[in-house]
Amino acid sequence: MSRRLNAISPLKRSQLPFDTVELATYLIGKTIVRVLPQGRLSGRIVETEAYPQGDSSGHAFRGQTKRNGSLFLARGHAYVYLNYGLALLLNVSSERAGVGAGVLIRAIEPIEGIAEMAQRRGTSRVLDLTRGPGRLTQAMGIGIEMDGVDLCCGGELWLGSAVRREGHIGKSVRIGISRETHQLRRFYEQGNPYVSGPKWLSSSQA
DNA sequence: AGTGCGATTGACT
DNA sequence: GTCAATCGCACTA
Repeated sequence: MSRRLNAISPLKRSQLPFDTVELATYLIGKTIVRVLPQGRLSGRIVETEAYPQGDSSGHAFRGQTKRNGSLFLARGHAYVYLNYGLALLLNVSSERAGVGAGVLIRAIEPIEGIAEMAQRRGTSRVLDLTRGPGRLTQAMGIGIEMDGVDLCCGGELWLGSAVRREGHIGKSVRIGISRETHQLRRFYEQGNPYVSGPKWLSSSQA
């Protein structure tokens, strides 16, 4: 019997957990789909980080601003921002509308459109296409104009169902932050080669 | 109005 | 392993 990937269908908002940490773990193994004129790009989420309300490393900690407004939308909206002046990072808003919190998507495993991703990334190394938060947005053609889009309505960018069962989910401290550094709010699929960060960080903790 | 500093990446020793 | 690039935003005055 040959195994076949399940078809990807859009997630409904009602399926998404409200809680930020729950959403971060729920999204592991789910998919992101980018619809372009020339075809479809998709990937399987293998690494996330939770930035709940009250977390001083979260962008919404000091209240709503022009940049972080999307974090205050109902769960399931995109928050896209420019980091370090060069990388665009994608988050999924969490909690109820009016609460500023979200989940950073740190890495995906490419499924559809690998050639297109390679062209956008300027490399043919498949492992370098979507491993890291700034790389995956470049590979998927996610621009700053996608800030605020609803990821639950099957438009140009949406969250989709899992194509296969996820492996064990590990957790660790988050990468690249200088506050709340002890919080275990990073989640990843153990053993997946597309998970970013140093290997020792994603080795064993559960 | 000026300054400091990031939820990173890619190039280089 | 180290390190510079690069720019929008938050914070100070």
